[in-house]
Amino acid sequence: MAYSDQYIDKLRKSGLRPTKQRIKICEALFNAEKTFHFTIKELVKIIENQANIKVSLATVYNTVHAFMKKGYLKEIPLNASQSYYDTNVTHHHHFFDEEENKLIDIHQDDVDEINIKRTIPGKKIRSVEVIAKIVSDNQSQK
Amino acid sequence: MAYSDQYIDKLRKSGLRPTKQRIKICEALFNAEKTFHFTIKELVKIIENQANIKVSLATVYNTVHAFMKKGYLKEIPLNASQSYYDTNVTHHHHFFDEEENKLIDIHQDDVDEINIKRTIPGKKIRSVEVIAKIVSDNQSQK
DNA sequence: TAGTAGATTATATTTATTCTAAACTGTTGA
DNA sequence: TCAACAGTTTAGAATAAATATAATCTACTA
Repeated sequence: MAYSDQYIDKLRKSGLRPTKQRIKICEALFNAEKTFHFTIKELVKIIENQANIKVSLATVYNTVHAFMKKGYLKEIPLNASQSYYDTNVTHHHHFFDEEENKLIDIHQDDVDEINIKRTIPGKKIRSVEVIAKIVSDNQSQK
Repeated sequence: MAYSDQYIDKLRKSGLRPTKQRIKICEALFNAEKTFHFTIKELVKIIENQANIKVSLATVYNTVHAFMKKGYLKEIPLNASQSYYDTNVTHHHHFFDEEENKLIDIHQDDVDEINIKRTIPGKKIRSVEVIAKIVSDNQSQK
């Protein structure tokens, strides 16, 4: 199966027609060697560097949201001025370096299974995310 | 020690002069029977209901940020359009009901201790937060 | 291949948050 | 006590991410 077929498949499954622009977004997102974290602004830059067609912000937002809904992307819960997304949708967690505004993956195996004993009637847990905020160690010696 | 003395103390320790407006903010935040979650907008409404002086948005933002820095308030990591804060600064976690945009506390005892095996050189962990997103249970039967 | 439902785009709008600068006030020290 | 000043408050402006709009364009279907 060619790469672009995979992209078309992902788009169709997300309820989107495969268009030139959306294929370019897929190339930026899913053709990378590694999974990565990004903001919308950064994604637009990646697309500009890789492709020579222009993709409007609105299209990028729409496509990213459709992929999120389908589970091809994850949003990382952070109080930042912009939203951060992750192409790694497997179960894992994050460090957030508040000094450098940088996200670092924590592999699932590096955190013991999170077992929440409390339940809410009529509700089920859809996702569990751990955010560990980190700062320079020497700050503690002040 | 009178309530207002405690507020003056909190303000001073946060590096702020105790002013009429800031005392009103303290009354809204720390005089409540229970801890609670709030957005800035909601806090402004609470102040308006309790006091008959007007407090500008800028003052509320500044004061909340100073309390956060000092550790008298916590920000809850969520990708919402507005920031959510918590007057409960003890170690605990949250459910976030995505359908009703509502936060629910998870007591520390209801989650096994989170043990992160991975470390980052030169950095130390400042906080660990668990966000469990919940949705209606019957949705899963679609 | 024509018709149409959906897609794209530039631009406008919305909204939370931050900034600004002028007016005001708590504090300090003489 | 009170003048001086550093810190505070405020309305309104500025900023920026995200969403909405509406005209144009394009992928799909019959």
